[in-house]
Amino acid sequence: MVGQVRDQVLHEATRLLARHGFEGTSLQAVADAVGVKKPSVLYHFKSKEDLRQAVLDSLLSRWSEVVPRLLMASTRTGLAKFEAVIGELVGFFADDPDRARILVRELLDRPEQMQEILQRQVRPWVEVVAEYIREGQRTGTVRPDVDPEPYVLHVVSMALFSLATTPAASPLFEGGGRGPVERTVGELVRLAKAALFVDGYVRHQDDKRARQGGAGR
Amino acid sequence: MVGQVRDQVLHEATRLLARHGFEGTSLQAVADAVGVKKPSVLYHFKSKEDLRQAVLDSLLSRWSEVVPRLLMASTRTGLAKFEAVIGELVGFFADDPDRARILVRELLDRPEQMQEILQRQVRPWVEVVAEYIREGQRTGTVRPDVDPEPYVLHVVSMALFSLATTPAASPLFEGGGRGPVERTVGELVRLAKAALFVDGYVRHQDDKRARQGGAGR
DNA sequence: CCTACCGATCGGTAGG
DNA sequence: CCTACCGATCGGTAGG
Repeated sequence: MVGQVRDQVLHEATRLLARHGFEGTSLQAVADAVGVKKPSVLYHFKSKEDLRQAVLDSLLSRWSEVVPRLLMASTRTGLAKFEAVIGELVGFFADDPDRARILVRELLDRPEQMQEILQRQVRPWVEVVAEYIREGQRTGTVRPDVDPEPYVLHVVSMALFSLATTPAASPLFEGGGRGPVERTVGELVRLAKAALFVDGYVRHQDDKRARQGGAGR
Repeated sequence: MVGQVRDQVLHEATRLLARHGFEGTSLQAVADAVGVKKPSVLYHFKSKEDLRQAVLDSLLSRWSEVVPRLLMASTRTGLAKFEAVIGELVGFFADDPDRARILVRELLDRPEQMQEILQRQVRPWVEVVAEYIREGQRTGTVRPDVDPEPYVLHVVSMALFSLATTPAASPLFEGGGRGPVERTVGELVRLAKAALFVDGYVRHQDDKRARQGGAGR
């Protein structure tokens, strides 16, 4: 199959870069993980920097697959839209925490280059979600003092950071019945929701759902 | 002066480790930054790992100086206590964002070792703040559905991450009158406050302050 | 705190 | 995709 080794290199490089960072990952280590020799890695990616960029591009293109589902959430309103958006966000990093780890590392290692990349790849949908929030402020369901763009970035930060540092942050508290990750994500969603909607709105919606037979999850 | 070079090494190492990470920082680079030769660095710190640990210990001991001020906030109540605690937290990382960068990097590079360190150095005051929150839940000023430990960790995450990635995350939105950092911190405080206190409590307190002549900052 | 030096490993290339 | 090889740099040591 064409590109099979290339895909394996990309996969193992993602894993190693997430765990040990760019400077902490040698091309030899990537080659060993795949089961080829080092020059074969450099046949598929002309330099180590090239491989780094390919890993990042692959990650961002996966995120691009999620975005349309965020935009489709336009048909929903209020709380349902919120839950759709935050579900996609948390799910993306929960599906593979290495995504969160690589993004955090790149943000620290190359802040200037990441500025451009975020501006192109992230800002558009931040603006879309910020516009949802402003719409909610006009209709009165969202708190008027929410500052939409920083709000969105803080919610993303919590998801990104919580999942990137799993399980390092876990032993800072002992779980009840649920595991630490579930408890962390649960509180993240509660926190984001309580800070966004006006008093009584969420409770009102919950009551409505209960009357309708508890369709919400 | 005794230990002057040692202190310079510690200072430059902190700067370089924050910017480039452990694997991305050579002992030669540290020596050059201080203006000594490489073996002199290894005279003060017997290995590169030793230097890393000294940098981390120095950072944590600075945090230990802040903690008593958090505990002293016990005398205050409700909103004033919240503002004292979050002010110390944000101030610590805002004073030197390299602190945030090093903590994030160490969390990614050595999750297991950091677990033990956090358990010893961070968990105690997380528990204290969590107890403040439970107290507020008993007296009815804090929302009953707040999960105290994950709440505290998420607020810490936002402060840590926002300041670690300054200014990389800035161009994701254009500021109003204020700069992006002020806007980010302002929304962080608003978000944390709105997600913590029960409906009406904050507004009630603000009204009281206004009547008393606007003493709040 | 310095000079001189060590073996190991780094990213990358030539050539097949 | 491999063998063989390159100069540069790595963390660390001996000895003063």
